[in-house]
Amino acid sequence: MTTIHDIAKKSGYSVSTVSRVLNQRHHVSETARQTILQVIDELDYQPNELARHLSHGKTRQIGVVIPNTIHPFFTEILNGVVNAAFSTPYRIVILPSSYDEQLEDTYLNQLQRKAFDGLIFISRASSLEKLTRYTQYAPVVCCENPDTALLSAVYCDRLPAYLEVFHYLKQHFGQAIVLLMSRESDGSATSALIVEAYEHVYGCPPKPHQIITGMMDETDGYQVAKDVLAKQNEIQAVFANGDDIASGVLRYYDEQKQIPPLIVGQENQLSSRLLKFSTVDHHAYRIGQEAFRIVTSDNQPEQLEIPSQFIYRE
Amino acid sequence: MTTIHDIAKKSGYSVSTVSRVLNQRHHVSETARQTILQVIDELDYQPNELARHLSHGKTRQIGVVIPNTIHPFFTEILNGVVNAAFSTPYRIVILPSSYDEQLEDTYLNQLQRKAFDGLIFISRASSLEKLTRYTQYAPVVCCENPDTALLSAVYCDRLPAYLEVFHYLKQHFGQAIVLLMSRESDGSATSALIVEAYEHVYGCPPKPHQIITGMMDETDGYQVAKDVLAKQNEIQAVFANGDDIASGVLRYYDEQKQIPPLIVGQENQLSSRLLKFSTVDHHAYRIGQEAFRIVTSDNQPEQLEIPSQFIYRE
DNA sequence: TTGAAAGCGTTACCAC
DNA sequence: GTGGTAACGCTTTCAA
Repeated sequence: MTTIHDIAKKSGYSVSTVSRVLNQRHHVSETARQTILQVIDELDYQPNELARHLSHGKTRQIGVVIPNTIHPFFTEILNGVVNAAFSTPYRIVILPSSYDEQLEDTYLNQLQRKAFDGLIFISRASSLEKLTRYTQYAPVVCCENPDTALLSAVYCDRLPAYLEVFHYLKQHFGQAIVLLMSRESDGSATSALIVEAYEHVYGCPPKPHQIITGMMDETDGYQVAKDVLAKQNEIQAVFANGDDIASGVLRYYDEQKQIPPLIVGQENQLSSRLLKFSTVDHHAYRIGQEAFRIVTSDNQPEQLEIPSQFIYRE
Repeated sequence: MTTIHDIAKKSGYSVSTVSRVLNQRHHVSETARQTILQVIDELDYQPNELARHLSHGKTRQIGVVIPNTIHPFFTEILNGVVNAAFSTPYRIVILPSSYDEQLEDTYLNQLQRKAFDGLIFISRASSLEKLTRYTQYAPVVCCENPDTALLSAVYCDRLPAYLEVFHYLKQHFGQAIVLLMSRESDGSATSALIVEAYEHVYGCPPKPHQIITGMMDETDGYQVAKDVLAKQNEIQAVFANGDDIASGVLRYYDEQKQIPPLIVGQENQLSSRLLKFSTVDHHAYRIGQEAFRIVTSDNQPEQLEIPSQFIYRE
């Protein structure tokens, strides 16, 4: 491998002069510049990034902790991050977590080891308190409401949109509705918020049979329609945790040539636009873009709330 | 920031002994070990990765060049790569390219600068010859048939499956078929291969009106069904460049309550399984896994061909 | 305008 | 067992 020393030796100038040519143009004679550039060209030399980074104490890399790649909310945030990083010198490193706290610990540890200039948690298993603790080493941004935590965050304010949804559903269908969720409300802030919104509108918590968890993709939606929903005639509306899942539900009724319950999805994906059902847009892509901006900005912590949007269709 | 020197000083031992404790356990007394570990704990010390990497001359990072994130074939390969890297010390860096050769050049340049231990090209704008040239710096793997190029590659052998598809289509529908593609056959190896397979089966190239390009997602499929396919009664079958695109086509006919042409998709995604239409599985996920294995292996170049699979449904 | 030398934080070799 | 020290490849300060 050819190094800056080789260039110095062969050009007859010193390492410092070569370095100067490589970086800023100040204080180096045109003759020196030319001969050095010539040698660089001859030897096909490229400065080693690792050494550069070590010297600067920066990696120009941002790690993005992502639990999985099936939930479109997560992948859309990631896409937003990548998009925002595109026109900067930063690179994006994918850190899959499977909601495994130990794994998240190793990533946080790598932050402390200066492997990244910052970390974005799309979602997390670790406590907000722990994430906050690691901000002493480098910026950490999470993608949810940090409440009282002194942690950078960019997240959607889902509550108003959820309230809108439930007002709409209550007015038309009363309590004859079912909620599809990914995780139990005690493990997931989003699920808890949905329950909270329900309670606020209905004045009572949803009955256990109104909540169905473990919904990850379209197949789950299809299956739950077949196994649960279709067997309960009183169900008139479904609030799903994703447009794809909602699509699965609709698909089942369509195949059975039955009239489906009214459905409201989430994420404003292609499927809800095509099938023309109502949805809630949480602006994941935008969240990703902002998360990148914030993680690379100087004033920490910074928090940004983006309102979710109830998109009524039909 | 606390360094190995701080640990050395405070523990009373030398830097080398601390380093030894940090790495292998050989040749260090239990007393030394204990006191040093104690100090490490007290000062909350973590070795700097950058410095480690520089010392080793390795980054433990693999760059993955990906043109875009809308084509499921690409994202599935990426998922496969991430999955395979998961249980290794390597990290995956996303390098978006938009098929921009200049951008690819900067990534190749970063390879030469030792920013990565290897590069995976999911797809590319640069010539195979250029990629091959950069293997002198570090392993490069592409995800297509490299033909004569001395380049590591893992790719699907699409031809046999394509031949099967066309035999099937010819037998049932003759030439009353249309091909949906993403790019023109002169810009895309895949498109060219489809044309080649067609020619082989039919004994003549497809007519211009049989080829429709620019198909990227479900909306495109829907639109082309509406604007083109539905207006040509003679079309009896469609070979699409993706299951989602195929779904879009079907959606239009479904909405119009018309009988759709027979459709064959590609990628074996969720949509073809749900709608139960035939497809061609190119095993993208597996390709990603193998690409990672190869880029981190010692014997370069290595080439691996995975046969595509015609999945007949109905 | 230029160069010597001291970092940056580790690892690894070689004495003792 | 342990410590000194030269790498690793670059940037930056300080003299000249």
